Amino acid sequence: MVRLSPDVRRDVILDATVRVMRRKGMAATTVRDIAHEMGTSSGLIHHYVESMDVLLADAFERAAGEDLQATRIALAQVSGPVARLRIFFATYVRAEQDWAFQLWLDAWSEAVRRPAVRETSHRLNVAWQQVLATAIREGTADGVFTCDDPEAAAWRILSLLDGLTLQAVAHEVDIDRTSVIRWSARFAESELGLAAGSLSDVP
Amino acid sequence: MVRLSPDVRRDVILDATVRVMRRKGMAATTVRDIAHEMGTSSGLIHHYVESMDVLLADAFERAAGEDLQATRIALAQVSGPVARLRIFFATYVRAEQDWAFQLWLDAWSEAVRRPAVRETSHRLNVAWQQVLATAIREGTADGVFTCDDPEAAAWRILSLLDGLTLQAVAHEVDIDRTSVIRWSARFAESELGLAAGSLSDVP
DNA sequence: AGCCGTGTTGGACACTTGCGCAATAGCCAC
DNA sequence: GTGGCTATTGCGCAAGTGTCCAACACGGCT
Repeated sequence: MVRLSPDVRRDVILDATVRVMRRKGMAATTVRDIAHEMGTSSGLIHHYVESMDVLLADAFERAAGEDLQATRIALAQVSGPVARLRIFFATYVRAEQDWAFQLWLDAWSEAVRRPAVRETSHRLNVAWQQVLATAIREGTADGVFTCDDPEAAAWRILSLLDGLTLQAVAHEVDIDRTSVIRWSARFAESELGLAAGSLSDVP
Repeated sequence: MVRLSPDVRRDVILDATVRVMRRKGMAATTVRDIAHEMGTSSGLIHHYVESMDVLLADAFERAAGEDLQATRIALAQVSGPVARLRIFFATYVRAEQDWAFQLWLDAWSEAVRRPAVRETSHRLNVAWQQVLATAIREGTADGVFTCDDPEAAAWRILSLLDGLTLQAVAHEVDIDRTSVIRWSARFAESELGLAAGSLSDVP
């Protein structure tokens, strides 16, 4: 029986939840699983968490938020709208590898039944869209891109990316990750008034 | 207490399961729900079905198959590639309204863990893609469309459609169903070498 | 009309889930 | 040391699940 401070314990709970979620999926994660993962009793979890609903949402937020942050940092390290978009596509697909995108599939599926999950996945989806929209806006300001509605264009590009990745992850055939990037990049070229290949050609 | 022959009863059970699934989603469908939907006892279901697992898989196959068939029939009733594609977009989004698309979200999410669901969702996804690919091939044969690779173009259009619908269904904000159709149609125009508005303008 | 095969019942069963609560035990201040 | 605060326990609870089965009742056959 190890006694931890509330802040540390909260962190340990969240970490254990993320680990179980990645292993078993969001829907199959139970309080007892998390307790066993931590090596503690299940009652402890409810002492810190108001409900299973928000715990799953918070854990998803941590898992997905890390990927988002990683992409933001990667984007900040390059200059120029075109180079930045290239990085976006590369890190998006890379970030989603393994179980990461699976969590998104779980979240979208669970959204109807769990209000907290729904709120979180919505907020994070908008955050991803905003990363893209900001990059597009900078490109139009520089005169490199031509785009009437960066917000809408960002939704479309992101949706194509999600739809293609979905097939690649859920079915693992017909569409491979290289195609996901190339096809999405080509779509972005037409959305942003770029010459064919300026985004999609491998350097 | 209506007495039915085994074959008819099996059909009634499957139909009731589809109805409940469309209303509540795959994960929230229970034996008692289905029994109540049929107006019978719950024990009856297990007299015909070996397990809940395969019942859900079979019901998903029927539900998704019916939507697909409805679209196929709708497409067959109009002539001309452009008109046919317009119908495709309209029925796709209409077919997915309410809880129907939720079934797909559930299926994609469960695909990793349930081989039976994975096989079914994969097969039906390919079937949808083939419906679109066939329509595109006919359009290129007629000289109306210009498209190098109908198979790949079908995947891209379908993926954008799925990605946009996903946002509309899971989050119900930011993107409405009208935008889903218009944006997808515009993407199809650029994929198929059509004039802007020939697919996306409301008649 | 009566009878038997079988479709159907409705509750019992064992199990899982999230959650709450009295009791316990570890750690820090004094 | 020792007292007190509180992190932690571990079980109980109610609600929900899929599964099973002995009893029942309907309908076609003799």
